[in-house]
Amino acid sequence: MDTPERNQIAAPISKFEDSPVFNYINSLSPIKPVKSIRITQAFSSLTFGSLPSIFTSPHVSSSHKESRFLRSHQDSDPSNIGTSCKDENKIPTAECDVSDVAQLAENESELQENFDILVPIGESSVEPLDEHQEFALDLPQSLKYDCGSPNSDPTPCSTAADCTVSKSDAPVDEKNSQIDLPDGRSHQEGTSQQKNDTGCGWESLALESTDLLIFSSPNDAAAFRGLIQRSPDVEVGYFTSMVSNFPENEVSEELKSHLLYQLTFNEQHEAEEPSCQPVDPSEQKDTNTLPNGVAISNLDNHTGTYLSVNMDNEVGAHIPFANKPISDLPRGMRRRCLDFEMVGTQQKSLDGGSGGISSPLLKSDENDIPKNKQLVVVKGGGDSSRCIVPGIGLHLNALTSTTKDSRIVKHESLLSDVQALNVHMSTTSLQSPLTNQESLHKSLTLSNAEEMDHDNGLQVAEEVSQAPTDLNYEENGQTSPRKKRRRMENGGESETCKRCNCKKSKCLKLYCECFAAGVYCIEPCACQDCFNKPIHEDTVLATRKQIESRNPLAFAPKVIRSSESASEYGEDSSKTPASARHKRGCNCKKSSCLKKYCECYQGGVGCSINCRCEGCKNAFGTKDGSALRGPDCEEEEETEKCEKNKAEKIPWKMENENNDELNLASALPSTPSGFRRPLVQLAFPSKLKQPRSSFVTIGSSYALHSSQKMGKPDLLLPPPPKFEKLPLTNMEDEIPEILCSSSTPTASIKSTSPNSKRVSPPHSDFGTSPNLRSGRRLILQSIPSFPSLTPQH
DNA sequence: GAGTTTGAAACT
DNA sequence: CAGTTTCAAACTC
Repeated sequence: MDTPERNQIAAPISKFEDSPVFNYINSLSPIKPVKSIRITQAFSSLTFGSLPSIFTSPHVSSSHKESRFLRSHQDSDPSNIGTSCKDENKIPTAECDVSDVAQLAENESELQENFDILVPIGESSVEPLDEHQEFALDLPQSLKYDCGSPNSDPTPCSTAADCTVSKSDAPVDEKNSQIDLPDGRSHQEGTSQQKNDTGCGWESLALESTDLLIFSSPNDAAAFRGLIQRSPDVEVGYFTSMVSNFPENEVSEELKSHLLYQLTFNEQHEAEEPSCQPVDPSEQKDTNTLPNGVAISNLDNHTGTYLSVNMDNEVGAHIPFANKPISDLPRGMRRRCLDFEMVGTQQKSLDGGSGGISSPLLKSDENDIPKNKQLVVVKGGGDSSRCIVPGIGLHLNALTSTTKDSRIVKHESLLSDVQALNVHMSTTSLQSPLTNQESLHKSLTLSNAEEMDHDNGLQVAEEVSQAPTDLNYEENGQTSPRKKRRRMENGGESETCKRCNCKKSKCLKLYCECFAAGVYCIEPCACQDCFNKPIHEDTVLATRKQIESRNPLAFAPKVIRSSESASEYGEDSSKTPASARHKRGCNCKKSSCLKKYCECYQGGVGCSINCRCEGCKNAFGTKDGSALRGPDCEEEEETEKCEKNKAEKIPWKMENENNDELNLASALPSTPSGFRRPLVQLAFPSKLKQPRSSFVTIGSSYALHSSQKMGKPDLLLPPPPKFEKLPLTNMEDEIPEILCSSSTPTASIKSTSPNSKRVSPPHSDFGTSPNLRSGRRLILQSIPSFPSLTPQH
């Protein structure tokens, strides 16, 4: 990676102006080349960011790769930075800031390398592209540095004047940056002069950048780091794909750097989001007013917003690729990831303030389908995080089922999300939604099929998270877990966003709904001594592994829906409304399967032969198979009860139907666009040992969550991210054989399916990345329904 | 909101 | 594998 990039960068830089890419950019943004660059960033970031964040994997190895990747980019960056700053008198503030940040981030070794390149380049006007690259490369590092910097205070500089003021303060930061960057110092010096000339000094920029970069809390920084590390594989994939699309290597580098930058930026943004949301709108408006598209004001509050603003302005003005939407999407992805990581810390802090902006997307998942999709709604807080977490847990499911169609859907949803983001994030953005969509489509088209998948997955997650939008989030977050649940249920929101109240299990046992759903606990949870948080990822994964070792299906969806399932169940299947059945069946003795104590009833499915219940009166179908009563209470005795329950049944049952397939998935925000995956039911032949259920449902809710859910992680998570490592390892270690070998679904299911399901999420995540693909294959074999990472759905 | 009931999960 | 205990959700008051 490094070598090729370097080579590319060095040569291209000199040729930059001549390069077709450059020309193209210029054509796009006649006003300012810099803007065009940003646009490219947004685009790249969009494709790139979404997936990584969601699927960020815990794999350490991946982190290394990422770091390398970043470094390589950085190498190119330094030179670019220096030049860019100089060149960019036009866009002094914003870009300079970025460049400053980048400089800070630059590694010494890298810097040296870059310098070599820089010397020649320095004079030349590094055009926006270079700058972007620099930003992308440097930002990550700079962010890290900033975390520790005393000047972390993100004082917003709405205007150039502000920036200048900050400059006075900046000196410290600059020093730091200079120190950090051995080679970069030279750049800074050169640039500093220019800064003065331009009116936006390096210092000011550096300060701003530092502000942006600075994490509100150490935790955030850590989370951010984690994100960066996690996503490397995916990023690489995106980059490669992106590069392939572009004619010249130079462009690819730029894109990569941009992507990286955006990723980092997003992370920051997520961390900082809470405060940002309120401010963003006004700021964005302000930025919009600025001809240059300087989003400086936003920078103070949140770098993420800042970038987005710029993007909006720029993109809206000229670039065909809707950058904003793109940029937003990545953010959503990142947010999810961040949520995973930061759920505990950030959300809390956020909740206190604005209501947890940090992980809006994730929250959205929790919420029903976000009608508005507003990022702001994100609320972040607990909900979002939760949503994210589920996403992670669900990742496998969500990923597995992805198909081209799903991709399309995702794209659409993404577009919608993007639009929503645009609306919310930049209320003032000049861009029209259509343009954004177009840009998104273009970006998608550009990306490789795999990339597309990844993007879609990310996008999907984003959508989910975003969907939740209601401003109510804050309220919900504040409310007690029970109230939230009830609201969710009543409101029809997905039950998937579960909030536990564990006191003794540390949320590391299946008692914990969150843990069982493969989601990290979030603020809304009232759990005590909770270890089901990104901070304890290792513990969570280890515990999961243990549980899966005992019961591979432990994390598998409890309710399987599918025509197949019905066939397997035979009579039972006919009974259940949706031909869905509880995987293991219930063991009710006193509730007559008429209350939510009964998992079958709770899942909105009839009891099956697998059930050991006594006196089954399940309204959805008794295990006798005698009659499907359905939710309607047919039985005489229970008629009254039924009536009482009806109200409940219908509502929650409906939820189940929507969510049931993916119980967890339901947690994922039901996306208007249809994010919800169809239940992936694995119809396994009789072979399955599973005593009770022949099928394994892949993941119902998980899948949805994953995409989102998570995204988890994710979606992602980020679960996605967490799960990724374990799942992969688990899959490979534990399940792989089963999946691969098991020609028969049942066998796979029994031994692996549950695990695979669980595991799969992470795998799926990986699947997005080339590295992960291997895991995906295994999963697919074992579990047909599993969506690939791409799934986006 | 506190207490009870219930059944899954975990343990032996 | 069966029995018991633990646990947290669901439910009731």
